[in-house]
Amino acid sequence: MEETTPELLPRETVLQIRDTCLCLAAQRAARRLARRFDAVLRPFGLTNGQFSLMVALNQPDPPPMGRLAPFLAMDPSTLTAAVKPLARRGLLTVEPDPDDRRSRLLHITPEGVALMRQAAEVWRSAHAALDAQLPSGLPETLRQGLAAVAAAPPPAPLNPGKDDL
Amino acid sequence: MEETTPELLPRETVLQIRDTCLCLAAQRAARRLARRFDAVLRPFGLTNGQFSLMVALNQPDPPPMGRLAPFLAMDPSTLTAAVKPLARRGLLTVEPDPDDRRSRLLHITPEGVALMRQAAEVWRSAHAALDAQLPSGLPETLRQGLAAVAAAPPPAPLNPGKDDL
DNA sequence: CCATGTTAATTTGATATCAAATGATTTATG
DNA sequence: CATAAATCATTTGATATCAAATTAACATGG
Repeated sequence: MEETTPELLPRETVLQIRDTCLCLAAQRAARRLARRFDAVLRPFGLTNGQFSLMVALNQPDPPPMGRLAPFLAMDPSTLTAAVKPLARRGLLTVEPDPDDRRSRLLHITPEGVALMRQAAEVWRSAHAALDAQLPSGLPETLRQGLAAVAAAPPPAPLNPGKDDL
Repeated sequence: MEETTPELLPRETVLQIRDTCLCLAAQRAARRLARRFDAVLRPFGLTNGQFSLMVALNQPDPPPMGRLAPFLAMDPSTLTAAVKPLARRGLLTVEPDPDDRRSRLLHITPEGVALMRQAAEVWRSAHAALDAQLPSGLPETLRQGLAAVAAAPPPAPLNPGKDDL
């Protein structure tokens, strides 16, 4: 009797997705890097994402959430949530923009700066170690490529189209 | 009176992190790509991560969770959680490995295969659109680079070292 | 055979993530 | 000016993510 193999996707399809999907490749790399930097930042009680957010607050003028979300390529609601543990710890404060009370400005606190001074040191050495671990030239290439991907506009969302009708 | 600028990290440090951190670049690109593929897969009720997981189940022998977690570069506990909504929908089943009842094999169901047939089609066109949007050669370069990053072993975790003592 | 150690997966608790709906303001229009 | 439309943020509900602690099962030494 022939054992009928259970029906699956064509093998070539599976291999194509597995080997070429940029989304999958990006998620994997992002998870690995996240764990790596989470580990070195753990002594400061920061995750890699919190670190990136805090870095972005080091500007003369406190940035509004509406600018940070696009910069981090995250949904506004994600930023709202991300800010809470940091505000709770007193590393930043959220203040309405006097010139537009819808907008909220994120101020880094002195405690936040103090913590970031140390965290930035650790970041530096951790990133140097990562660079040293990768084939020469790859870091720059990757940065460029990832930036291009992050900048690529989403495909026209096939939506009702405010233009039609 | 001199307005003393609030103390911040050195500007060059901020710019260095912002412009060179591979972790930040990866998180941003990963989020953008995730949203993009989440959008096209939404009609099937699948996220990009669920899609990748389901693709990996298209093997003659159902893979154990212990092999999938490393493949997806995710924590075992994350995989445990990720499997639940898919199992609830009947797209896969979780069965103990008869040869080692600690291990669990993930079987794709006929319903899962049927859904994936359609989803794979959509993936194909979505990915083609992405490729077309990027500078020629970049997709291949990125795949390679991301794979290298995902493969890079984590730095020796400076742990108690089971060897010492 | 049993005690010990090891490995696979899960649970728990916290943060991260997004879409959709809602609230709060501001801007534009009549 | 007053209503409508657009903008910024938040809430809600669901999945995603990991570390640490736990449970279940296998493996090994005695």
